[in-house]
Amino acid sequence: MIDDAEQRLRSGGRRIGHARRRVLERLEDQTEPVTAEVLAGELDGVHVSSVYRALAVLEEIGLVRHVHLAHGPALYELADRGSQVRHLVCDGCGRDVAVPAALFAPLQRRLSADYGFVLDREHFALTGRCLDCAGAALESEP
Amino acid sequence: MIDDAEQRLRSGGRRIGHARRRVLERLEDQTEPVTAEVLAGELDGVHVSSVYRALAVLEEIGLVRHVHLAHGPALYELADRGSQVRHLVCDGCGRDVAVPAALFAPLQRRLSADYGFVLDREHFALTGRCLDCAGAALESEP
DNA sequence: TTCTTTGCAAAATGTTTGCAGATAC
DNA sequence: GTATCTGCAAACATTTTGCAAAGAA
Repeated sequence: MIDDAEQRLRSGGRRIGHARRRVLERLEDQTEPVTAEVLAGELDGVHVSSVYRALAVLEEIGLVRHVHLAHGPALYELADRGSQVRHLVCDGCGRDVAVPAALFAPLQRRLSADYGFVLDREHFALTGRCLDCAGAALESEP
Repeated sequence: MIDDAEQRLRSGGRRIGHARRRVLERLEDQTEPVTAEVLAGELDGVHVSSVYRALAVLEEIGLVRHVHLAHGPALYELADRGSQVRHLVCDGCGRDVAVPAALFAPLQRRLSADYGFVLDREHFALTGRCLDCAGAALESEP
């Protein structure tokens, strides 16, 4: 993975310094997406701004992606992670409901076929209300 | 609408000053969601921070909502606006593809029935790639 | 040796907050 | 008259940028 990154970077006239290397290594250990801030905090001696710059190039070459779960800072993860599950965030209590990404496949096909749009299912969170918080809403529009 | 707002506000021990009134009036004229910054710019004599505060209470009482189309500032609109159309934003060129919101109904039903989650279809944009920008992506995963 | 990457400080962006004065009722 | 709303300035959170020094090839 680091070797892969190194190769991709080199072929674009780029190099791999310790910020990029350590960010990648850290993301490999990560099962959940993390903020740049957290990465910087954990990577002693790597400045936040370098983390942001590292993440930006790694994203550019397709190794990393970022997602937005609800508001707040962006979360970063390896691009090949977590595509089986989709997060739904409750506006009421913040609860994160994970659902199979497969549920989105029909919609995705439809958008692609009829509207020429290839949906990135993961970039932005889907928000709404979980059952507990939806009480009032369900009553007002049954 | 202003009267409705006034009533809702009063019943919560709140009042309606010129910031709230003018923000509401402006949103009524608006067919597309706008940023707080733009609202403040157009409402001469209403400070940005007052616009944010006005939007916050109006959102709290359910008259206004905000959405996030791609990155950048939040966009505000009247809560009863624009539910027929859903925006898909292209990561490549920024193009905004509008599709019928009805496409999302089956998914919405499924999430509600099987996962107890009432989806807010509009809060966050859906991103992806439009046909023109998806060229490479389509070739690498056909 | 040359061009890239990094650290640091500072700026930019979008939004929130504290406080004192203006305003609604 | 009293509590709420507003303007202003300042803080805040997140991300970006300029520049000089450090590092990769």
